[in-house]
Amino acid sequence: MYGLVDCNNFYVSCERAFQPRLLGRPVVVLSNNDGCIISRSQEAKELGLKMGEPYFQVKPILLRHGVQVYSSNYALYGDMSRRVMHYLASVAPEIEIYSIDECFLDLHGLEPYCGNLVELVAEWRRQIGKRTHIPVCIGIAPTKTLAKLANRLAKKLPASNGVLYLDTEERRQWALAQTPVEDVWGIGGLYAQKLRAQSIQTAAELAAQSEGWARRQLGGVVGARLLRELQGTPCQQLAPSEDGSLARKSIACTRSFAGPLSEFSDLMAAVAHFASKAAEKLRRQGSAANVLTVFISKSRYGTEPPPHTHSAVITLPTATSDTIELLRYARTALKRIWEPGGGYKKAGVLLDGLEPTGQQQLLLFEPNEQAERRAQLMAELDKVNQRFGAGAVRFATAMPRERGVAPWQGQRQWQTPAYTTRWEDMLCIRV
DNA sequence: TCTGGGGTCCTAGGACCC
DNA sequence: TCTGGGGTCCTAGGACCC
Repeated sequence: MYGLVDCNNFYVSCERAFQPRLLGRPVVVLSNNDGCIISRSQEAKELGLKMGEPYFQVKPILLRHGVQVYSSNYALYGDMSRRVMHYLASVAPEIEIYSIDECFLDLHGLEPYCGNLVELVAEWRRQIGKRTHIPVCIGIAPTKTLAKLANRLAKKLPASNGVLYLDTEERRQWALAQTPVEDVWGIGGLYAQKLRAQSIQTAAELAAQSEGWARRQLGGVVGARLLRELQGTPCQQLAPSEDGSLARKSIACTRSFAGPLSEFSDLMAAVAHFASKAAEKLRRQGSAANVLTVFISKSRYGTEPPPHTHSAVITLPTATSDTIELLRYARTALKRIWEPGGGYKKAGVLLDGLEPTGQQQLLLFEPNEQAERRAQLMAELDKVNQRFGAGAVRFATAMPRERGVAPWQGQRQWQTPAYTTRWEDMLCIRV
């Protein structure tokens, strides 16, 4: 059996954990640059606010109903996520962290020892609530896809108390019949449209199709797997990792700007900042990159015809995680694509072709003293920034031309303090 | 009329996820 | 005025090889 734990309206729940006055009120959290709604409380959903809606379009509704609006605070959300996952990792045999607010659990063979699975998991849920104030729902089923489906129903049915176990064939059938096709994990907008056009409305109707049909209609093996998972045959294993953190196959750092940037030096500073951040992530997971991509984009919403994005891909001579080296290539890449008077709204750096650090040294005939000293320098840099806060030591290229807010920094008008990760932001209670 | 067959590797692009 | 960011997997098709 697989379990799927999902934090309800996670970002909103994180804000509420530190501001109980927000409980019971409509709350939304906005994406970077205060652009779109990316998390909504139940009350906000009931006002008809949609996921991904641009803030400026719904501003009148927000004001009219006194909706509490917050900028996203990833330092806080990341730390709260770690707390939830850490607890689950301590009680469940295996855990796969799927995203910041979701994880799969392997519950195979637990029942003979722990008795009633629902009671056991309900206790985990209570503990998470007590320790973090983050509400979660848990779905349990024979496959990951069915566990996702069970989780969704657990959220909708008050009687489930946040835990739903699809332990019998009857319950599986019932759950499938309750679920619209577009809510099945792996069915997105295009497939949903395609299925509806063929009068397939529910997960039950989808599960009744043949595997060959699914292969033809839903992208080959992906569709075949999806179908079998709905039918109760597991096709996706848990992908566990020792410390819970997954080793990424690619790493990206991209941002939209508050306003358009045209000067090369401004874009270079932004790109250098993104490259530095990406390199830090790379070293944190012990990888080195073989390919670096830099892109810059103009607004997708203006009158200008596409393409809005220009990118340059550089294959590195050897895999590296050295910020200095990556910055040099990033400059080369940016020079290739930047044009004067561009009015760029977004930029980013992507690292691909990741491999474990150390692998590349084996290829060299003799130990490269300079490379080793560079690696040490990077390790020290990371240590300093870890201790004194992100960006305590930076490269000059990644600094804004003038003091003050960097021009590539987006809007964050309503950001709450990083309560759990900055001394200065710690919650003070006056008595 | 008719232009081999079978592999591998790489990349671009599509679809999906949260 | 204002429209997120960071990932995954798969397929098709081209280049290249014998």
